[in-house]
Amino acid sequence: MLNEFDLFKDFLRQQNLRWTPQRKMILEVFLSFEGHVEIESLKNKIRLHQPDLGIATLYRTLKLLTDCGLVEAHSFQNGKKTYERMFHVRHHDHLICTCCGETIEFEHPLIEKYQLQICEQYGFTLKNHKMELFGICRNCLK
Amino acid sequence: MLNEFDLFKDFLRQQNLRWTPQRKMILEVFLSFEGHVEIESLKNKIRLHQPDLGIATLYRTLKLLTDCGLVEAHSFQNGKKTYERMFHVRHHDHLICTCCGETIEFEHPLIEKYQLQICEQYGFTLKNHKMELFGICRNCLK
DNA sequence: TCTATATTGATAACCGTTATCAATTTAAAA
DNA sequence: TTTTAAATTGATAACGGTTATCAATATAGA
Ligand SMILES: [Mn+2]
Ligand SMILES: [Mn+2]
Ligand SMILES: [Zn+2]
Ligand SMILES: [Zn+2]
Repeated sequence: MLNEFDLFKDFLRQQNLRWTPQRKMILEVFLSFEGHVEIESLKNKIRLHQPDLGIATLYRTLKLLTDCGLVEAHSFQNGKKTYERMFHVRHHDHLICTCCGETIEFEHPLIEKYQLQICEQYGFTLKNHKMELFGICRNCLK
Repeated sequence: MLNEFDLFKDFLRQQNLRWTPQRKMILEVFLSFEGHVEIESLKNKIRLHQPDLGIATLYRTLKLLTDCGLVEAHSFQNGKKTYERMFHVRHHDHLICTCCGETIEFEHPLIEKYQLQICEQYGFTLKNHKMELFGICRNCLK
């Protein structure tokens, strides 16, 4: 059964890149998170085990993981990127609370279908999409 | 018949802010563009008439226009914001060509409806949303 | 082991945007 | 009109997340 480590190793080999302790550690710690992770959180947790990991290596590795499709990078409102596991995770979109920052994931097959129809209508080849609904979550309304 | 100038003036008065030649010029030049405008484009065109306009004033005024609802700010892929006229313009979403940067505007009533349904389901109060479909446009396919 | 080359960490640079601040302008009151 | 308090302006420094640079080091195949 393939897992993220094997896929990442294969990707690196195909690109003539190398499997290193830093890359292994970063992937391990990344997978220990749920949902959307910020660089800052990754850095803090990784440095418990490997205090001298350079921030550039972290960014570079996240870039590689994104390139090989294991991770998706989001750029939400505040300028910071977040990273999300993509392997064996269904596509979904996001509700984002502008008050507390919480994100709720959802999917709606008909919306996806209509998106494709629209692209067809304009002769547009869809590669990916982003749908983000901003508002106030249930908790913040109380 | 109300226009953007009147609305902006009213907004400023309500907030105890002032109607200045710079703000008038910026709005005029902004309205002379179609579609999505970058700060850079605005700056260049404005400086033909008013070479000493400060970049900070431009950002500040766009912020005010956004706050009063006449303008919408987008943050697409490349880190730069673009600004779009909102007054007497129907809500719409965007197809964005990752090759040439062209944007195509579309609307789909059913998608809008399903978005509201989803929010209802999660007890989420929708304030606004962003739907961007990334891909290759008709021209870039040739 | 040897060797070419990929990787690393430190840190400078980048770049769009925002904050700071003294000089100036606005608009309402006197 | 003059006065006055407060908003505005332009120059420029600062910000902050991210990326580029580079010399030292690690990797992996020959
Ligand atoms: Mn979707
Ligand atoms: Mn829409
Ligand atoms: Zn919330
Ligand atoms: Zn195109």
